[in-house]
Amino acid sequence: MKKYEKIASILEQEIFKDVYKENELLPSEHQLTELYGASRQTVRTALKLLEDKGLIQRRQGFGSIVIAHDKLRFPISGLTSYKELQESMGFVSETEVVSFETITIDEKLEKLTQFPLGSEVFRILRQRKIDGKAYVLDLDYLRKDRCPELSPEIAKDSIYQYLENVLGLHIAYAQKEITVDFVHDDDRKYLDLGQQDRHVVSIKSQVFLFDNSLFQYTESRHQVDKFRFTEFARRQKR
Amino acid sequence: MKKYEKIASILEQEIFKDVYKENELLPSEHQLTELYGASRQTVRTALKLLEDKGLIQRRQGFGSIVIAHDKLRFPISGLTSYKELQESMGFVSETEVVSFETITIDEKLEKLTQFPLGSEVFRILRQRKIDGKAYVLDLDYLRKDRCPELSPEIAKDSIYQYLENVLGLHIAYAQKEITVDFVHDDDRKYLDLGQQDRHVVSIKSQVFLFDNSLFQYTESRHQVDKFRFTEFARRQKR
DNA sequence: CAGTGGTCTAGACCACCAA
DNA sequence: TGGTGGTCTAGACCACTGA
Repeated sequence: MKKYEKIASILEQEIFKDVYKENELLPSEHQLTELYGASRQTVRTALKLLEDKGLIQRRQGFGSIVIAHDKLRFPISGLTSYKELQESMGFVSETEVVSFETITIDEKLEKLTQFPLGSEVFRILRQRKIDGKAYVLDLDYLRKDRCPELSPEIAKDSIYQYLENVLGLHIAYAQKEITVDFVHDDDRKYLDLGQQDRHVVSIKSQVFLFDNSLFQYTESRHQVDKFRFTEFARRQKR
Repeated sequence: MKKYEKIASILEQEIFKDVYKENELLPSEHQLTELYGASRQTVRTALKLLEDKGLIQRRQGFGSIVIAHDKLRFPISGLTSYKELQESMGFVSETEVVSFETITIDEKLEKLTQFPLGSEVFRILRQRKIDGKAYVLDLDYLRKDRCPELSPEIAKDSIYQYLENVLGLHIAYAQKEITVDFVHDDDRKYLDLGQQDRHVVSIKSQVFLFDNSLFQYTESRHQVDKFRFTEFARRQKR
């Protein structure tokens, strides 16, 4: 673990343990350099991490204040997989793999997914259940050449975990879009919708690897009344 | 303008002018230090800015690649006001101030907004219209002591612009939540909803200043089929 | 292997805040 | 005015990539 990560993680733990309380100041950068035997820059890199996470607010001429941290904040800024999410919230969730197949990208799918025409991808449809009720329906397209050994068993567990821990595939970034769409046949079939429901929340994502290549296209469809998205946003400098 | 901001903004312009094209490499950090007569750290700070904006992807041992940039990407990661948004998209929008009043926080509002009991706030209800149709309904609560001169005229234009440019009030961060809610009476009254619409998208935000104080609570209600939220997300390091 | 970005140091000066 | 965070420099070594 890098030095600045170590410092950041110690400070983070101490914030959550209320060693440093909400609206109070962290030790100054100068003090932190002495506390951890690091240069100022290293300390600042650590503080930047905490700032990006929304844990502290730095203020010139004053210090770094601990921000109010909702301990049950839904942590979906950044990229996080469904399984990680549920576990961090303390829910036990199940995943049912409805279908798992290899397909070739045709013109229609090229438009939708942006994968190159003729390339082979996995097409995976999964139900996400909590207490036996299906609240989320995931449709994934994944480049087969990057993970040829992917199987329904892995898809039932966590695909991301497999990609990262087993294949060492590192995901870099994603572009996501959230809209509200009309209910489709598959939604009716695989989601436990109310009869009157006409809409679902749709989250479409394109996921890229570090080499800038498109790796995954996903559409995740959520029952409207179970959907919640929270974000910590900083004012953009323009 | 700081040196690293200057470097970042030059590079950004060049990316948009296709001097550096998508999927191509930027000059190396070493080359950039010579190009701009800056230290490596300064160059790196500039590149970090571009990375945070989702314009480039840096890769150890390789270089910084320009990411595909959708020129019409809806830029709502970070904090941006409605007016800024519409203008950046090239739409002409109007705002109607439905009501503008000063109220005192009672127990019910304390729970909702988190403003202290007994404090005075402005309560502003506004319709956002495009082509004469109301698609968005905004309800704002703002601490009166920080902007006592706020008026309906200012609210009709842009509150954020006034706060930043006139009062020099700097907004630091916000916590936002997006959900789908049932339509209320006010939605029916002030939004041009279809008869069958049962839901609206609700975006609730708490907005904080640099001194960590809560300044604004807003609920923004959107017609479901006009709502779209996009986000550029990086994989979180955990 | 040479070249890239990633981490880290030590030190300087500046801008800002509170007392 | 002293202490804080913000910017910037010059230099070092490490980790990784592609040829």
